[in-house]
Order: sequence, then C-alpha cells, then structure tokens
Amino acid sequence: MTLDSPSPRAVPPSSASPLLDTLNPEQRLAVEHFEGPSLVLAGAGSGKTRVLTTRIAHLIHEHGVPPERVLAVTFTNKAAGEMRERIAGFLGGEPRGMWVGTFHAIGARLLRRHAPVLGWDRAFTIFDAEQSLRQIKRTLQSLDIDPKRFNPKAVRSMMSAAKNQLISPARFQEDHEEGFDLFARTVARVYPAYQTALREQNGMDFDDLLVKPVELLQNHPEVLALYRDRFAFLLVDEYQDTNHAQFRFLHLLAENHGNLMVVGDDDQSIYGWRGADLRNILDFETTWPGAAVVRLERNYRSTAVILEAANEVIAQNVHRKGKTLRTEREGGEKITRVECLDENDEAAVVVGEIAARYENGPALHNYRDFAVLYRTNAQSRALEDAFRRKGVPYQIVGGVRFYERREIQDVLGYLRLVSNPLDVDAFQRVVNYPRRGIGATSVKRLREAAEGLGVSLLEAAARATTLEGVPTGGARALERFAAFVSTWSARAATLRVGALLEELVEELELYRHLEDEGPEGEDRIDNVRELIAGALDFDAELLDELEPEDVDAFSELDLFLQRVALVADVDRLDPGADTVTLMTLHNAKGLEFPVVFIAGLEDGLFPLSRAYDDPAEMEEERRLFYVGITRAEDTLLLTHARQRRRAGEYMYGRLSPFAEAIPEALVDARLSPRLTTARSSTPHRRRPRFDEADGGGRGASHWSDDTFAPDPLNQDAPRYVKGERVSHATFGSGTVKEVTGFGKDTKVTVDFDDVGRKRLLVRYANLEKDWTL
DNA sequence: ACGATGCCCCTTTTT
DNA sequence: GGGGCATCGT
Repeated sequence: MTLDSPSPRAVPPSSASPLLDTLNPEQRLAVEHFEGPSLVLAGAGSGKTRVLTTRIAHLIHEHGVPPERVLAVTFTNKAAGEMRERIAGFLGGEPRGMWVGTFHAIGARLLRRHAPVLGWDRAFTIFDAEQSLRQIKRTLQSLDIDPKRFNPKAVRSMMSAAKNQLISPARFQEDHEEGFDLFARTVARVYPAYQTALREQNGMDFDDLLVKPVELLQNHPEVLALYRDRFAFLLVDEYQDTNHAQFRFLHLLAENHGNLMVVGDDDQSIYGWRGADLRNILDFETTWPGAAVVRLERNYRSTAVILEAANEVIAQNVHRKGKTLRTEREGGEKITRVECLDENDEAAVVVGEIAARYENGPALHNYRDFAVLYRTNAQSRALEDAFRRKGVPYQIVGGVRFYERREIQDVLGYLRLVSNPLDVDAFQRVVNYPRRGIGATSVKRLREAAEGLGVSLLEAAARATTLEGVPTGGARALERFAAFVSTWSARAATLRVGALLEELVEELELYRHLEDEGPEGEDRIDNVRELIAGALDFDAELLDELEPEDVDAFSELDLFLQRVALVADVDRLDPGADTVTLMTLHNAKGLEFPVVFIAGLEDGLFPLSRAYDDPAEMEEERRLFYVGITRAEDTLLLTHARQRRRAGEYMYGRLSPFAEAIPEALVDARLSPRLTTARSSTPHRRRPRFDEADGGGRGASHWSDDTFAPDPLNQDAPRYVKGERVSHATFGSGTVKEVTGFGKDTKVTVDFDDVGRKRLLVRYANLEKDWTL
C-alpha cells in the first residue's frame, strides 16, 4: 500500500532544476507557482501529493524559503510523515522547523503553546469521540434530561456541527433556546454546560482543536501576528474536505500575504456529513481574487477501463466543477462483477479470487497489492471470517479502533489521570479497575461530596474516610486508590512513558486479570503489549518533530497522550506487512492498490437507502463510489449479494444503481460459483466437498466452499437435535446440548470444545453443521 | 459489590 | 449479533 505516487510518463526531460524533470507541464506549473493564492484541481491519481512535496522542496531549495516558514496540512498523520520523508529525500536532510500535520495535530500544537490565554492549562487533555460522548451523558444527567428522548450521539453531532460552523455555546443558545425545534432547544441547554464541563476538566474535544485555534488567532492579535509572520507559505491537501472552522483558520493565517496553495478534487469530497463544505473549494477563486488555477487531469494510476468507468459514474453528478480524467494506460482488464448469494458467499468469492490471483498470477502479486473496500464497518465481519478460514493474511482498518479498545482505554485511563487529575472520565474508568471494591454507590457519594467541597474527585478520594456519606469500605479503598495514583504521578516525573507503562501494567497485574477473562483476554494482552511497544518507540521518536521550546514545556507523557488521541486507524496500517487491506471506502481516500474489490454493491447498502431522501447525500455517496473505483490501478472487482444479514434482519438487495452506471462493455458479469452450481440445492442438502469445475477459466479450484449456511427463506431450517455436532465462526466446534423454542426464536445450548457452554439464538448464530466428525 | 440476564437500539462514513 | 443499560439475585 502506498500513497498517491504516480510515475509520470512521456515527459520531456528539461529544466534547470532536477526537481522538476519528472513532472508533466501542469504539475510543473503548480510546482513553480511562487507567491499568491493557488488552486490545484487534482483528479484522482494525477500526482497531487507529488506536486505538494515537490513544491515545498522547490520553495526551500530554489527560493531559499526557510523550512520553518512553511506550514503544510495533510489529511492523515501518515500522509504528514510521508510528506516529511519525501521532502527530506529531495533536500538531503530533515526540513527542520517545518510544520506538517493534520488540522487537528497542528491545532493541538498551537494550543499546547497558547492555551493559557484562552483559559486552559497547557497540559490539557484531548477528549476523543467516546470520552466526549460520556461527558455528554454526564451533562444530560446533571441537567435532568432523559438520554432516551434526546439521544446523546445526536446531541454530539449537533454540537459538533455547531462547532465546525464556529457557533459558540452562547450564540447557539441565543439562536435556539426559544426555537420551535425541541431537539435544538435541548441542545441549546446542553452545549454551554458541556463546554463548561470540559473547561473545568481542562479538556478539549476534537472539534475544539479546530475551533479554539481560530478563537486564539481571532482574539489575540499578538499571537496571530506571530504565526502570520512565521508561516509565509501555506499548503493544504484534500482541500475539498475542509469545513468552515478550517477555512477560517487558513484565512486568518494567509490573508495578508495570500500565499496559500490548496489541492483538492471536488469529485472526491466525501465528508459533507462532518461539516466539510464544498464551497471552500468551489468558491476559492472568489475568496482569493487572482488565484492561479491549475488542473491536473492526467491520471497515472489506472487503466483506461477503470478510468472510463469512474468518469461515467461521476458524470451523473450535477454539482461539480466538471472534469474528465485521461490516462495514458490503454485498455486493461475488464471490471469483474460477481453476484453472490449472501455476505458469506461474497466473502468466499473475494478471498477465493485473491488466493487464486496470488497463487496463479505468476509472481505478479503480493498480498499487499489487494484491498477490499466496503461502505460500512459491519461488512468486515463476514470478510474477516473468510480470510481467517482461508488463511489469507489481512489487515483491517477501523471498526473498533485500537485506542478505543477497552483494555487500552483502561491502561490509558491511568496515564490520563496522572497527567490530568481533573479528568473525570479517566477517574471513573479506572477507580475500580482492576476491582478494588469501589462500587457505583461509593463513586456516586464521592462525586456528591467532591461537588459540595468544590474539589476534584481525586482530591476527595484522598480523604474519603472523612467524607459524609461514603461507605466505609469504599472510602478506604478510595484512599488507597488516591495514594496509588499519587505514587505514579511522582514516578511519571522521572520515568519515560514506555517504562512507566510497563511498570504500571506489571504492578496492576493486568495480564493476570486479562487472562482470567478467557480466550479473548489473550487478544487484549496482545493489544496492551502493542501499546507498550508503541510507548517505548515513542521515546525515540520524540525529538523528530518538536521544537526546542516545546520539549521543555511538556512532559513526554502529555505528548504521548496527545499523539494517542490523534492517531487515525489508517495511520496504524503497517506498510511493510504483506497482507490484504480491508477498510471502509472513507478510509481508502488517498490510497491506491493494483487490485481493488468493492463489496456490498447493493441498492440500499451502497448507496445507503437514506441517501434517497436527499439528492446532496446521493451525490456524496456517488463520489464515494468514485473514490473507490479510482483506488484501483489494474483490476477492479465489484461484488453484491442477493441477501445480506443487517442488524439481525435479512435484507434483499438488487444490484446498486451505481454499478449499473458502468457501461456493460467494460464489465464481465457473472454469478458466484455457488449460485452457478447450487441453485437447485435444497437447504438440507450437503454441499459437495469437491469443487466442480466451473469452466470459467481462472481459478476454479479456489472456490472451495466448506460452509453450510442455513437457508434464511425457510423459517424453520435448519433443525438441530441434541447431540449433533455444529461449528461456529468464532467459537469453533461443539455439541448441541439442548434445543428450545421454535421458528425464529429457536435457541440452542452448545458445549463448545474450546470455549465451553454458550446459549445461542439460531437465527443469529449462523451455525454450521459440522461434518468433520 | 458484582455477575447474570434480558431488553433495546443499533449501523453510515471519522479526526 | 453485539454493546449499553437496567434490573435482579447472590
């Protein structure tokens, strides 16, 4: 897996600077742009990352711009790292002092320096989405608002939308407290209280990392002057996905000199739902009069077949600047479209196809050449099972985020509490983990007492036995807990994060506790180990991107926690590993692969049915499909299933209209082997163990199908009897001990060989009859 | 105090 | 098919 990095073809070598030799004329125009605003409309695979990095190198090398006067914004931390590396490669050394990062990371960095003028401490805590949600729940509770009636997640997204629009709590309150919209009226009460709670805990949520820097620059001319002066050149990647707060941020910094280059593609705007405003890119020339505009329409990535499909699909959108990508790669393999029975069949097809290409393709492919993309994270489950079953190595991006896993949050909870004793969420998380006899009642009483005294939970805990109403047993445990935390605070002052974490985990006997949780505890232990390894690594990385004034000001621990809060899942992909990559289409932005699968191309899933209510949403879905198609270099495969289990219900979907928009001449459509060979099979018939030749050319032997899926159309099939052997995707093989209920509600009790007794609803368990015994 | 059980909602996408 | 949450039983 690599970031966009086309190797331009057919470019006459010329020019004074060797940097420019490999560029085509349009790319060169963009790179040679010196002062003033500039908009680079860069189609998929047209080399925009290359343009950005080369321009920076060019600014430094040819125009003598000191690196510290450059600010570059990327969409992911990984992209930032790669950009830094490439520029270092061009220049033959680290571009010291240059700021490269995501908006969030750059915002955090500014706030680390200047938070006090806003009323925050410099060592503030970053609340991630989960922590923010829990804070919202606490706030709802304190305001006596029923979370059943006012969904905390919905509250969060309305507040987030407000923040992205730079609407302050006070403004929002004014605008909505007497409005007719009951929900907005409620949020008008929550938003100010939520913000106060964050403030009291010295916390910032993700949106604050964008909003507060704007506040900082807007209200503090001396700070603004500092950075305006410093950052003489600003460059922004993926500009089509910026929101209003980000727009303001850039505008504030660049309005004097106008040296702002933005690179983007309106056809790849896929974050409207989180406030991205397409007008930022569509109106760029109005906002910045005299802006130079360069269009990059030569694609160096995909075959003509793939590009034509992409062009046809996106042409259906009305709201776009309009451009047509051209490629110099003629022809290409047809797009394969496979109709499958259900999501398991689909997964088998995908894995089978990968295995076939991997094995048959004469040394053409590594596993890392393949990516499987889908609309929703939930789709990864069936795919993962199939990969595991078939033994094909894969990496998965997203789903349950690494840093949001329970065991990781538990450990980090201690670090957060040590770093910031005001962090309520961290306190509540670890106060009774591992179990130390502090129950809900004790914590509730403690909270009440702390509130009455106006002290933090941790301070109150330190003298819990003196407090009214806290149960004695709990109070003692609380005092021990407070002492424990304070010991670690002392150690944090001298130990490096990695060592701190190692010792903490040991002292908590965390591995023992996790082991006691059974088989999944093993995975959790691995995750904690990985976290520690990352923390040990962090020691070494430390100096790379920091400036001297930052190093003294913050403990390594604070910086580590900040890093942890801001890494995205894509950032964690291991580019060195030879594995297939599974991820959502959103996560695939900016990446490219020789072979790309897009799974789940059913009407209602992709596009999601709700997009039918809103033409703008439908266009965004289509852009998402366009993004997916254009990730492919050589081969594109589309799969769809006749039926699919979603949220416990079976959905029946026909082919997505998106797929239908691809001209049939470009497509090789077929049925999955299972649909071809078994269409007359009855639910109870055992599937053949040996594959029938399918005569379809490639890889017949890779369609092996050792599953026996229950027929969902038949309400009471399959039947299970006591003593029967069955197998389950995650629990393995076992023996049926009991069968209760009937029809949809049939339950079985199964003694699994490895994990013991489980009670399962047949409808969901997706059991397979085990024929191996 | 805390585990077991059952009910509800959920699935759109993420820094 | 799971996770959050309330309730109940020990």
